[in-house]
Amino acid sequence: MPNSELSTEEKIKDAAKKIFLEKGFGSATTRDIAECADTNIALVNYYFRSKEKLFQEVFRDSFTETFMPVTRILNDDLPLEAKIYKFVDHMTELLKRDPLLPMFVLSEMRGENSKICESLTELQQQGSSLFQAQLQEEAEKGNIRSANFEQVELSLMAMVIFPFLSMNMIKMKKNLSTEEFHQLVDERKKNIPEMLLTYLRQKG
Amino acid sequence: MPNSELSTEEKIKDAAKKIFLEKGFGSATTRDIAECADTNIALVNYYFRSKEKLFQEVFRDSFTETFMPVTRILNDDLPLEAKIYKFVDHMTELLKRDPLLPMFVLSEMRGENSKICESLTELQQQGSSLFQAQLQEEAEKGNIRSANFEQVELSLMAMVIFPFLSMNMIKMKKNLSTEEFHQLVDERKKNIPEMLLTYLRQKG
DNA sequence: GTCTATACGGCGATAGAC
DNA sequence: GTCTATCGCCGTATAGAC
Repeated sequence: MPNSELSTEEKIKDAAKKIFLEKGFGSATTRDIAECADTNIALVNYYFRSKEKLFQEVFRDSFTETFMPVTRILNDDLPLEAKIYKFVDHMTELLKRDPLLPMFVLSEMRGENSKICESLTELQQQGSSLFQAQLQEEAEKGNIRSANFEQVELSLMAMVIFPFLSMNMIKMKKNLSTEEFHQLVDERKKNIPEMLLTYLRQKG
Repeated sequence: MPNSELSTEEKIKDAAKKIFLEKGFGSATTRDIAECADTNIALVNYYFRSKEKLFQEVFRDSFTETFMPVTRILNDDLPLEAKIYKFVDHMTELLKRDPLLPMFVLSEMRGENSKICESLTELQQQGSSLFQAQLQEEAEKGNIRSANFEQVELSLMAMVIFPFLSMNMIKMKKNLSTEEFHQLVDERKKNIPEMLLTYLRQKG
């Protein structure tokens, strides 16, 4: 790939990602994708054997893009407070760039979908986060309260990711532009760690 | 409707709800729905004029089912602590019965969907929650810290609803049965209010 | 109200020329 | 590799008998 132009294959995959993320597998059509990639349907099936296969590739990429940073940062070697701030900040920035990623991944996992489950058996376990172990350690040192840290981690994820899952709902209800929505999630970069740390430092 | 049997119309609507919630609008077919309702396609189009119209009805119902309890409880006349506990408890029980509701509503709102936005202009504003006003009041009395209560309410929603949005992800990752998943969210009925109240009562 | 049969279009996928 | 043309199927929707 010596020159800066995207190959046809890459253009198709980019287009597929865009369309699948917007509409989901069921509502997306190969015609949409071909048009969006400035080619035709035949080429979509030439490079990827079927809509299904193309979807698999896009989903795998999206899945790792969504969850790799999560586990990476939470497994960093950082003091607790710095880690939480860094996680919320990085995750928020990632989702500002690609706000449809979590909804895509989660919505395609409804209903014990066989398409998806195969793709994940390999990737799923790697996220057995070191984060909970770190919390446990801090609790034993008496720095934070002892608590159900599985729940704490889940709440952290929830508070960061949920606003993007309900982005359109929020924008509609509060009549926000994209920029105003970004301000809202930016505020949470301070807010979420503050709540979490206040809770953890309060002696139970 | 003197006898206990469901009318054909009701059977179709129930089936439609089941199918739409599992697969979303795009992947659901009227054939699925007809078969699931033990009738045929013609009757689906006899009672509801089209797949689209049927979807609208199901979506409207699901939307109100999801968000009416939210605003109802948060606008109850209850002291703060009791209200938060009640909200988390009731909402969790509702979602245990109908875990696909939030994903359905939110996923059908991707991409500035015109289908949906019309249905919502009427319903959206009624949720201008009294809850934030109550928090503000308590803050002025010095009972809780002053904070961005919009963010607090969003975090509350996130912590309650997110586990159901990512239910299959969680069940797969931690290898949980439905019962074990219910235990997990039941634990949160104590956990979430505890975190929220600890944060609010800590003087900033 | 309910069913069978069918019209019609859009979908995914492929054959075959270039 | 790329395009045009087309196949066969399945989707929604309707007509018409009962």
